[in-house]
Amino acid sequence: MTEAAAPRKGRPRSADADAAILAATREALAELGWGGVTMGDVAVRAGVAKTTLYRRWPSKNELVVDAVAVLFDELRMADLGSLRADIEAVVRQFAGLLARPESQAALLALFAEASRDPALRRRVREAIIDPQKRLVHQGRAAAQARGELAPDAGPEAAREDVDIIFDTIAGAVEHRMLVSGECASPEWISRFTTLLLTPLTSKPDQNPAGSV
Amino acid sequence: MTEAAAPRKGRPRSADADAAILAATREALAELGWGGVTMGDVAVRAGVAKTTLYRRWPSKNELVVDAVAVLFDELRMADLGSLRADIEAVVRQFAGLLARPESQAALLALFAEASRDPALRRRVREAIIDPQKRLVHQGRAAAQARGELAPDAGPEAAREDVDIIFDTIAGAVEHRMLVSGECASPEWISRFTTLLLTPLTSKPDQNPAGSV
DNA sequence: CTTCTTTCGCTACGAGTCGTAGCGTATATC
DNA sequence: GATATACGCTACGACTCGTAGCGAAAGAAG
Repeated sequence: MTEAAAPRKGRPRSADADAAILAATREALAELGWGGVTMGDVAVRAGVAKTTLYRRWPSKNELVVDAVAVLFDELRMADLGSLRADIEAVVRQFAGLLARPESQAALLALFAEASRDPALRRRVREAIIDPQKRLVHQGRAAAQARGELAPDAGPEAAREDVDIIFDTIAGAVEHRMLVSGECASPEWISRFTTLLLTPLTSKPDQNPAGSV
Repeated sequence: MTEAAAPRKGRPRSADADAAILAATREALAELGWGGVTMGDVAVRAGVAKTTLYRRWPSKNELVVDAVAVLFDELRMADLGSLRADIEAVVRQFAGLLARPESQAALLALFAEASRDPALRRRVREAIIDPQKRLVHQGRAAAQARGELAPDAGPEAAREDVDIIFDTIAGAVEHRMLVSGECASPEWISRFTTLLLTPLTSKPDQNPAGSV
């Protein structure tokens, strides 16, 4: 991510080693979980020396963040022409990501560590949370442009809406797949989208927001 | 939980030690997080020998499950007379639970470990997930009795509804507080409840459920 | 091609933790 | 009192983390 690679003087670091280490980390993560991953094991899997790992990442935490963050780069926001289709697409992509075994143990363990380590938390925020929120923002902007949203949404309300939607979508999918331990079937995605969708497009019976 | 304490022959185990160990575990969890908790440290905090811990719990995982599961016993489902009030109460209770520092690191770490260890997963399910789902079921039954739900909900749809609602409520609150790292303010709870509520009480514009 | 700089693999190390074993002592029931 | 179990204490082997030092390899600069 920080690619300001100023080509220095001596022998450059092997890009192959970087890729091998990250792949080995994900592989070990899928097999053993966060607590089971050891730097020595990752080094053996990647075919490099353990010292090579510590030359690039200061600690196991940082290594795993990088190894996991790559997975989120696949997620895209496509304008499919309707809010419902867009939301279902996002949910489906996210569910597909979480269905991969290397994500299962990695994500929760990463969040768990981040809940304690402020530096790690900031890295997770920058590498994962913020990009995801930008995706939701894109989708919301597209829906707004199509006139599918209530027109009274100011720029401030938009930010809060995105936060709520993001937490709800991500949280529900994560909870179903990682905590309840059940898959997100197409029917579940459809039902969940229906649950989400209506209050965005129609006026709820009572709206007491603002009573803080 | 398994209180079938058949009074055996020799010296009985100290109930005080049990309580002290569990309390010390939660305390250490709040300060150090899952990865920072060590059995030796817990033993010192509780004022017992490390061997005493291993006489009761086979491993750190099991100990932490028991220490954390107690927190969920506080959650109650009160019939407040309206679906909206009931949901807000549940969300508020859950948010209050997750706001406590000993829950923050514990829950995600526990789920993370459970995502890999089947036995631990079963324990989490029995001690935490299932009781929570029963709470949601109670709330749904109360709302149904008050005629606040669409009457076409059969017993099978009810189960799936409860699953979706549970995953959505728990997931959204967890994600906001533990991943996004922001508090669940009263206004956020109100907005989130509004988001949840409408599709439960009114018919969505399109309902393509069943197209599996 | 030569020199220089950096990386690489290897081995070894101190510190810390896990979970277990053995012992003498304390505290209950029979 | 006899017996059986829990308890505190110490020590232990195995494992992991993260670091240090070494010679060798691989590019970059001249």
